[in-house]
Amino acid sequence: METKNKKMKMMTLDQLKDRDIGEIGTPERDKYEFDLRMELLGEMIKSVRKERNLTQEQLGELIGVQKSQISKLERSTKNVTIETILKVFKALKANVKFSVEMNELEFNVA
Amino acid sequence: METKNKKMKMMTLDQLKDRDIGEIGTPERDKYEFDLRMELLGEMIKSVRKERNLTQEQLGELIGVQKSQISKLERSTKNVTIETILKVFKALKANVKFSVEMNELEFNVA
DNA sequence: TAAAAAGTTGAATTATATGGAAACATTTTG
DNA sequence: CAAAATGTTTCCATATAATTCAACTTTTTA
Repeated sequence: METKNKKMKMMTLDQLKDRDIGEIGTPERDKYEFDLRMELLGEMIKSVRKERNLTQEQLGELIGVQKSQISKLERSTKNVTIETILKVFKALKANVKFSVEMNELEFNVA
Repeated sequence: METKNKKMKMMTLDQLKDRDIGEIGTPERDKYEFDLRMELLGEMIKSVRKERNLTQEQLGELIGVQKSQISKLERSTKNVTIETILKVFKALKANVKFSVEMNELEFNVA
């Protein structure tokens, strides 16, 4: 598990994508693009939570929600609100960065 | 307007934050952290849309929503869903990157 | 291997994001 | 300045994200 985690951390998202849903350009890839993001977001939360040595219940307490909610955030393929993401990572003392890239320009929204 | 846009693009978010809501550590800053993010997200959308020379109505057509919806996304202080963000920037042919940073480690969710 | 701890799931509820329509306001342009 | 274009706001409906509770499953540990 530890090994698996470490490996994941070292993989770029593109590598994950290639592994999990096929090369760029295939219809499958486009279709699951968003689900993948959500999946990864869940994985991220779980990863960081583990890193902090917290149980879902403890993380829940930090935020003020039940453990079941954390579980859902970690494994759901559903859509999520920015507010929720920020709330969770703030509790985990992790920084969320957000950037929009267009051509050569890149604006960062941290 | 052109000048204003260019200037904004050149500013980092931290600069924007400092200018708009005060230095790090002040309660005001923490309090408006999320609102600010949303505000900036709106500004991003507007910026990129302008860059593409689209009206709100045109962008709306690309996505399949009314111009009023675009207006709301651009100027709302409200919360937004990941799906919505992706949808908008995809229409704008811009790339959204998402990353979570914790200590020295950084995982990218692109 | 049994008990405890941690995580998952489903059903139900509440809160709120998405969205349309239309009236209004602001900006642009001829 | 008047008309046209663009953007904003409000009211409203609908969809769905956030959340709880409790039962259930899986994992850990003594």
